[in-house]
Formats: sequence, structure tokens, C-alpha cells
Amino acid sequence: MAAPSPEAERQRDKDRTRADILEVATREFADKGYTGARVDEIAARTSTTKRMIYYYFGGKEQLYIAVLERAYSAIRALEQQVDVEHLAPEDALRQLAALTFDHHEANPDFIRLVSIENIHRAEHLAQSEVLAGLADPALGGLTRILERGRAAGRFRADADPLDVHMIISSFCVFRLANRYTFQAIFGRDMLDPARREHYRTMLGELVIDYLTAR
Amino acid sequence: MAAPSPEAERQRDKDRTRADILEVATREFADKGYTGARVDEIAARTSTTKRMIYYYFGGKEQLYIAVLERAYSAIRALEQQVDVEHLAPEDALRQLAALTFDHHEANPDFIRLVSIENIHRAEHLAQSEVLAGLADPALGGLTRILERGRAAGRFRADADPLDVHMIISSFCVFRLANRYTFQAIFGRDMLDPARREHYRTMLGELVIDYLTAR
DNA sequence: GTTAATGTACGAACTAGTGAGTTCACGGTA
DNA sequence: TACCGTGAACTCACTAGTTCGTACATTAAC
Repeated sequence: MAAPSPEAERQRDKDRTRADILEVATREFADKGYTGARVDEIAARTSTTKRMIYYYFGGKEQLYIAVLERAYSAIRALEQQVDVEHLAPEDALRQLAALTFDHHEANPDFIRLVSIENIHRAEHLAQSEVLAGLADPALGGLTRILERGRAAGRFRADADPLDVHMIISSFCVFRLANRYTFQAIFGRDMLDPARREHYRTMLGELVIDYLTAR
Repeated sequence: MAAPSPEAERQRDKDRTRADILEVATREFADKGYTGARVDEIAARTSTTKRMIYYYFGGKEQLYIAVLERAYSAIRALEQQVDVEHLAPEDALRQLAALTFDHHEANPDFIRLVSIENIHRAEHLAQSEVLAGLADPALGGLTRILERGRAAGRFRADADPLDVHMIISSFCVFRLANRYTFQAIFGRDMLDPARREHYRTMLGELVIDYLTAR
């Protein structure tokens, strides 16, 4: 009778329902934290019911883990964007730093989830088979950049990829994760668009100056 | 009847009761977060009862704010320790960075409270009349160090005290606040004692290299 | 004896999770 | 093609257990 119209509004759609729940749950968990988030609230904002959350995910904790997995998997697209091979090591590094800077700024919910997960000592992340040990994809490119910079004698010999990654991350994460207390204490909004280019440039210089010092 | 013995176990002691509650509450809030913390649990770990928490602090939120105020006030001792005037700008800066590094490492509960407060968008900190606008005491010394370094032509002209403070803070805070997810993803414990001196030195070089580049 | 401090028991509201029944899509079958 | 069996997707109402906060009684101190 009814033609198979995949774009028509379907009342029963497994994937759509799951995706809907996940999206709403991401906002709720990022907003209120794991303990502060309410399953009833997530259900209310969904086009489906609470029973479906338990049907598809099992419980609050498993839903939260699914949210973490989806959020982390979104980062993996980052690696492909770095043009490692055709740039001078300094420029490649500056580009990687700027890319990380932009990515963090564009994904405040992800940063909040990471902060929340650290408050919980990564106990949920440890339960995820998908995520445990899944290294940041940006590391591969960074390793190659440092190798080339060292081989050319332009970077310090003791430069460690993970250390450099930590410097870049700490700067970008701090700017988002601690902006509220920083603003309350010092009266400066680290996310003020007028200061954005300043911070973006500063990060690049910070890393390059450290690697090329002496 | 009983002689006024201030050290004897007193059954009624306003200050002692308050201090006891505050200390227990600090651990509970830092451990579980604001929403995760339980008033009954705090009361149970105290030598007094839940009724006293409401008697002295009014409620869970006011208790949490009192905990924040106490934690922040503990930092104020930091400023006096920097020997700003008798050291070369580079050495004074290195000392300040190392001091911040040590202080953060020694006060993980404080870092957790700051993370938690940022998840809540500093809404509680904003309610505190004591804390709102109370700038980090380390800033004063830092400003003088940078002035001397610039005057001597050894530091870059555009060096801003708050920016430098942000660099130092982000490094130190990240090392503590994000250690769990960092460990889970990369398998490296940023708090491993064997790596402590490496990070401590690295922070000093990072800041100095940035300020003296070119 | 008056007031500050303390102990106990309780309640109203909330919260994660579930039991049980309903509707829909779809393929086989007479 | 009309019917039916089946399992997946879905709805609704309910509960057992928490959790913050408080009413009320009690005790120590001056």
C-alpha cells in the first residue's frame, strides 16, 4: 500500500531514536555532569520515552559511556587535516597547534565531558572497550613533525611528542575548561572574540620558542 | 567546677565544630563534586550531626561556598614566598613557576574544587562576596618581574602578566586536573614521581623561552 | 532561667529503574 | 489477497530507595 519512502516521517526508527537519545544525553551530561544529569530530564527532551533509554542503553551509566564514546570518536577526524609532509616543521607545528586550538573552541561540550570524566577519575572511560588506550590521532602527525625538525637540527633533541601534545592541550583545554573561575577572579574572558587571534598566535609561538630555544 | 582547660576535650566548641565540618566537607565536595556530595555523608564523617551543618552554614550550597572560600584563602600564602626583588628576572620567573608547580601538586583537592566549580560555571563562586574579584596573589610579583625584564630588554615587549600567569596555570592545572583521562588514553601518568623533575624544569624553560625568544 | 548548642526522628520531593501490556512491520501461508 | 504469527519498537504506570531539609525535644553554659 504505502510505498517504501525512506524520507517520510517514520514512527518507528531504531537508528533515529538511538541518535536522538544520544544527542540529548550529550547536552544534558555536558551541562549538568554525570551525577547532576537526570534520566527523566533527558527522556523529556527526547521525542521518545524513558523506557526507551533503558531499552537501548541499559541504564544511566551505559548511556553516559555511549555519550563519551561518540564524543571522542568525533575527534578522530582531526588527524587527516594536518598537512604534515609538505610543510616546514615549524609551520606544520603551528598549523597543528592552531587546528587543536580551533577544534577545542568549537567543541566546548567535549571539553566539559572530559573535565567531568576526570572528576570521576576516568572510571567510566576505563569501562569502555572502544576508548581505553585509543591514543589521540594528532599524535601520529606530531611525532613525524618532531622527527623531521630534529633531523634538520632545528628542534631541541629532547623534544617528546607526548610532552608537546601536553603543552598544546593544556593551553587549549585551560582556556575553555577554566574560563569561568578565571573570569570571576581576574575579570578577563579568555573566550572574548577580540582576544582570540592573540591567544591563537601565542600558542604557536609558545611551542615553537620552546622547541627552537638556544 | 571544671577548670578552664582549653586543650581538654570540650563538648561544646563553636570554632572546633565549624572547622571540623569544613574539613570533612572539603574532602567530600572535592571527591564527589557538588551534586555528588551528600550532606548525610558529611555529617556521618563529622564528630557532630547534620543538624549542626544547617545550624552553622544554613544549607548544602552555603556550606559548599564556605568550602570554596577556605580553599582559595589557602593560596594567599603563596605570594610572600617569591623573592622577586633580589633575583634576576629569569630566575625570579623560574622560581615563581616552580612554586606554582609545587603548590598545585600539593593541593589536589583545590584543583578538583576549581574544576568542579567551572563545571558549574562558577555560579557559587560568584555568590561569594569574599572571592569575587580576589585576584591571584601571585600576579603582583609576576607583574614586577615582567617590568624589570622588559626594562632590561631581556623580555619581549608585549609580555602580559595575566597571559604568563595563564601559561603557567594551564600547565600546572592540566597536569593534575586531566591526569586520569590522559593516563587512560596515552598510558602516561603525569604525576609519576620519576617524571616530576622533568615537568618542573620543562615549565620553567617553556616560560623563559617564550619571553626571551628572538 | 535564659540562651546557645545539640540530638533524633521524620517527611516531602525526587530519582533510577522496572513490570506488564500495546502497536507496528513484515514475511509466510492458505 | 486476506489472514496470521512473531519479534522488535514502544507506552504507561508504578516502586523501592534516596536526599535535602526541618520540627521538636534536650542539654550545657553563663
